[in-house]
Amino acid sequence: MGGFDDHGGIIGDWMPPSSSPRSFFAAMLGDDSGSRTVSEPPPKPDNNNDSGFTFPGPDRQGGSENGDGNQRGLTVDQATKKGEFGEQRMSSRAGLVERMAARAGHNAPRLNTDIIKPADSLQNQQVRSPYLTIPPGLSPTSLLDSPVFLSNSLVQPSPTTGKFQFAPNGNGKSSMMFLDSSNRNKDNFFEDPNNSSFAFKPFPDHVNPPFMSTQSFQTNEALVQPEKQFPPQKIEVAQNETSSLHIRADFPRSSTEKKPEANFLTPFESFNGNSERNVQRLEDHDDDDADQRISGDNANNAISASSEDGYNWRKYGQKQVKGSEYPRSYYKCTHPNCLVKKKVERSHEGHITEIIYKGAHNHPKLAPNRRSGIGSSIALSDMQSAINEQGGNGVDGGPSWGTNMQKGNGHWSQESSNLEVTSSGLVMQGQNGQFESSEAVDGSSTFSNDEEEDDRATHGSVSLAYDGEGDESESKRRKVEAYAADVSGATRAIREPRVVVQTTSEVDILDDGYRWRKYGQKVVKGNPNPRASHDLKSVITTYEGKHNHDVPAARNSSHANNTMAAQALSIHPQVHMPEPSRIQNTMARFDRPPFGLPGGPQLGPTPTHGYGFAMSQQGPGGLAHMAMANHGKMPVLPVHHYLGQPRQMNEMGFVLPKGEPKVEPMSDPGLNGAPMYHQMMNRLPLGPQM
DNA sequence: AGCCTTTGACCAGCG
DNA sequence: TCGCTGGTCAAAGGC
Repeated sequence: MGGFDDHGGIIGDWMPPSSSPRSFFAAMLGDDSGSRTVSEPPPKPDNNNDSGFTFPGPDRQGGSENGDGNQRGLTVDQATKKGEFGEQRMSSRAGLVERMAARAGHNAPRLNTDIIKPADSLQNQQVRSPYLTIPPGLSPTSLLDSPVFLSNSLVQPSPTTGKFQFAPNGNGKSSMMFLDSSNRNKDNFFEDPNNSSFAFKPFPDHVNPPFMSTQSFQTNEALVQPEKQFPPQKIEVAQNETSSLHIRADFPRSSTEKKPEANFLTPFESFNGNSERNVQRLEDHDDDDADQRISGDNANNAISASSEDGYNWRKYGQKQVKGSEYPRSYYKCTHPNCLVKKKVERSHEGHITEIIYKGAHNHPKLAPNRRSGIGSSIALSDMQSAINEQGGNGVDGGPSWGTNMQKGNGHWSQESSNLEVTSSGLVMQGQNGQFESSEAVDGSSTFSNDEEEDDRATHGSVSLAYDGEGDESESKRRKVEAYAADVSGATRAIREPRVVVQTTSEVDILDDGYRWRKYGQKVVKGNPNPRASHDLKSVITTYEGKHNHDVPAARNSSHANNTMAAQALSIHPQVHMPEPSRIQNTMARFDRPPFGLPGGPQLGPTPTHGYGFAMSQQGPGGLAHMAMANHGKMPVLPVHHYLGQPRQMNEMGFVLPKGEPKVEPMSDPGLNGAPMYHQMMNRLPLGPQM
């Protein structure tokens, strides 16, 4: 299928049948797109291009809501639909949000459309959700990303990396939005550096979700970091590195590490709660570092997935998976009674492009000397040890990381304990029992009803977190894994992610001992577009209006992010695991919504222009951010969890072939995402006018 | 002899 | 119901 259709398919996978991110989002906003019923097939590229799918930005809201259907992307029919369904859906959604928030203990700011919307739009507004109000500066995306959706646990630093991972989901969006202020400037989209919309600022305590701390946010400047901080590295790296922000967790980093950035969380990250994405971001940064640090040796170190992780594995099958350039090998843990399996994909060079663990080991790892694997063991073991020492809380059961990661669906994730990590193709599932059952997965536990599920689906991170128990099929349906898949799967076609993956050191990263958040999962099918790319796609398509090209970029970005994270991990053997407390703090930071969160002093009224809202919320912002964030990498870094997620996200997204560090057009460093950005911007209705 | 890999075939899920 | 796909089985072979 071309363009969006493909994506649609993918998205469908990701999302629960009943809901799509768009619909969800739209529902919240009353957007026309939102009016679209879930069942509604995604608009086709040609249809959507311009009008197609646009995020409801301020303008969008107004326009779409106006019901005149004149606005872009809003067809009369759609407009009508909005009128018909808008309220209902919105109300339900809003209710959901609230409920979720309540569960999470987070006060989800309501979207105050009144504030956001242009006056005129308000007049004609046909669809309004009494329930849903978006505070100025708060983007729908942010809502999705909102911690409300994600459990605190979701956002936690990777034990191994000490970095935060993001959920493939919407986080990506948010993050994207925040990324690269510099780029923004380029586009003029954000002429005013001070533009509140972009600035991330601490939310008022009252606004902050429990897990979010005001600390998390820093000034925009702090949060947004220009590319320059991260000079393009290798081609492979370059893609990744473009990753806009180099935000780092508190985790101690190697001396080579870049800056204090660590402490800063992108709004996106914090906000999303999509830890995965957040992590990705961080990882990206790390990756950069990692890349630098990574040496050929590292690559070499990448050990066969089979044993380096501290367990002995028996290969019981190999198969060429569609959509994957490299054959997938199936391994079983050789330990008696241990049902853990893992799937490993390797590049021709022998580099592990992706590893997916399934199940939890019911036995201790082999002594290092007994391990067949060599290289990775060290780093892994160390990391793992650290993790274990941490008590697995933060990592394992902890609401922090584990939760998100756990998806536990089906085969590979079914074990609640399973952790899946898909960093650049690296997916680990299931840790040694460290993961607690689904409970650990807050996300899953959090959601119980359909709506919630839908939300989850829409919300990449959520979906990821979700499935603790689901069976494989279910997981597939939800595509929770999709994220990962994105990273490796369909998106593989894109391969950009791969590039990241190649980081090679991945192997090292793969220690079973560590828990990984699944930020991406791979869509098994050959769908070229799978992963997080979904989100990206949606984002991209939405903004760009182009639904016909793969969202490789997004995939890449996500993938890259993942990869980078992986790299970072692998790269920095010395990486110290953040202390639990630290982790918590860090996590909290990530929780924050990037943009105008309600209450955010800076963000506050941003909407005055609509910019804040539009920017941050809508695609424009998101898109632009994305582009900027990537800085030539992938426009898409953060796959929108809506899409993939999740998809994702999902991590899954991008199905570029993993192994090859190929350069995507999008990722062209030279581009720095500017082109994308411009295109997007051009297409996008700018906030104010909106 | 034991373990692992290879590889074709089979099975199940999904569209 | 069929075809596709992913995952698994199990025989054969190698170390």
